[in-house]
Amino acid sequence: MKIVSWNVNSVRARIENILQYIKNSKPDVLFLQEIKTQNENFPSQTFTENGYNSYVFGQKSYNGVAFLSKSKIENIKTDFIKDKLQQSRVITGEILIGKKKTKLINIYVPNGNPVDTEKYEYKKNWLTLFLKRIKKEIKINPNLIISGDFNIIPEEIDVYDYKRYEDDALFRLEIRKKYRELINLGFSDLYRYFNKSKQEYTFWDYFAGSWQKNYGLRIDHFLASHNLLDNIKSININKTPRSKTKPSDHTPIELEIS
DNA sequence: ATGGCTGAGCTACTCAGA
Repeated sequence: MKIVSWNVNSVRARIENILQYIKNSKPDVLFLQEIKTQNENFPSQTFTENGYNSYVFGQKSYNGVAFLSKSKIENIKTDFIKDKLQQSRVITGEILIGKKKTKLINIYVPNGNPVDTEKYEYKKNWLTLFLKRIKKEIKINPNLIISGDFNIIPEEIDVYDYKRYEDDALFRLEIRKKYRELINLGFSDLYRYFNKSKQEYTFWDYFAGSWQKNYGLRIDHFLASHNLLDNIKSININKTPRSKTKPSDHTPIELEIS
């Protein structure tokens, strides 16, 4: 089974790129972030015609997360945490992986820049709330996959020039510590688990030729709880969609699991 | 590089992204 996460930066502006990706890569489940539209304007019909069910937690103009899935996803919920600003940033559901009932948690973490503003406080509080909720969840269900746009650069190796990011909301030590805390609840960062010293990115800015210069960041992640590690086959960052015309600034990260 | 470029909502320009 192929599970993919992709921040598409608007589902409607990206529809042709997404359809092309689906046809080439044939994911079973696709986690989308930053769909930037309300539920009623989500192109569910188009995805149905291409063999996918849509499960959407939208919002006008900003944020928004969704699942696309060839099979049904059970127990869809959009109230995993109580977001203080009521932004659409988490959708959860359940599927069977082998014999394991597995909870899928699709997240779009607040960016948090500029630092030392309300936006930064919102990110910190959001992460604190999310961690508390995961701590509770893993006691109930040992099979969890958390994936999406974390807006966190975990380590120096995960950015083209870490010195430029030392006081950035994506790399500040207290934010990276939250990520470590999350991992320490019983998860593996699957990309880093399989690639101990490889330097690859999932995001490149639109401006200043960042893509051409490979000035990127690794901020989109797959975390799996330890109980699922036996089921993981491979993980891959697929850079092709970022090279296309009118791309998202993020590229998909692909997990094989069975 | 406190900018650069892109998208939504709207139809001039602001807000947000990372």
